[in-house]
Amino acid sequence: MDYKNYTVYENANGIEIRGIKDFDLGHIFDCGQSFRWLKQQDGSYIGIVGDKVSRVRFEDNILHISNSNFDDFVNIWYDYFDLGTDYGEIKKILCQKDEIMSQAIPFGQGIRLLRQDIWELLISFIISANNRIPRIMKSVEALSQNFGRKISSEEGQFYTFPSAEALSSCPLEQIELCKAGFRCKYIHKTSEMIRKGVVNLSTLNEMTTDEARNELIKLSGVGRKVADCILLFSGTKFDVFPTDVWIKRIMEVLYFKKEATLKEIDQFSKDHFGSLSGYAQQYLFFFARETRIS
DNA sequence: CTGCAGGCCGGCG
DNA sequence: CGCCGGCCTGCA
Repeated sequence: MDYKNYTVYENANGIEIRGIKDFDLGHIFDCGQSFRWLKQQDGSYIGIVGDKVSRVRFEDNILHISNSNFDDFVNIWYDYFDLGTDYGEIKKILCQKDEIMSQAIPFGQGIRLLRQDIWELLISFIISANNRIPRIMKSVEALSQNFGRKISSEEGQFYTFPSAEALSSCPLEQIELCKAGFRCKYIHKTSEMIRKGVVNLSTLNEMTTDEARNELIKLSGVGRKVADCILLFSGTKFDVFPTDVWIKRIMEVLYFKKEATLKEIDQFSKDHFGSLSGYAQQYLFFFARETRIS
């Protein structure tokens, strides 16, 4: 069956999608935008999106997704993997910007910005502050196990990401089971603010980027960097440039050739990358990680 | 044992 | 305002 530019075949296991370009699971899942996909020994990844547990594999330019049918492709995966965006075109434009980008992009040629659930991202990136990725993953998993819904699948037991109601209606001591340390009080408070409607996550896409960022920063544990990650990795805004310690170092080494402030980097990305800032950030991040620039 | 990690918060000048 | 110290936890 065809959908947009893709051909989808259903089989006993799930679906096969043909016609996919600019796609690499390692680049997609190992650039810090998602914390719930686990790499398997055979190179596939298993993860949970909403309440669907699937295994994905990309081989010979065919994307295999288990536990899914054609409707799931249309309703979930097409958007989730941002398959409506022409990354070839984006890379072309970014390469024309400067030599650094044309050098960096080949390293992460298969990067895609996932369109993930914004509520799950909000809590996940609150946990990411001053933390390490393995611990972030453990905390997100613990929250799900303690407060999410159990899903039984061919791949084993998984847990959905808990709702704002679930995370705000229990005592703080319960949240502390997820071992997120001082961030637990932010999780608890932010969950309560979302439940009460102090900030409405579903209307951020109707605002300008600055307005949306300022809304998110009202939440406890959300600063500039976390807000930009949430906007970018939910597919809400692409003209953001989340600047963590890595990106700061990369920008100083590659572009500024000296120390730079967050403000200078922000202004530079706006002027230089404009509406494609978010994509540029991902390629630069991956490039730095692969080449160990520091 | 000390240092530190994909920042944020709060207090101070 | 901008700057800076402290921070849960776990691993090097």
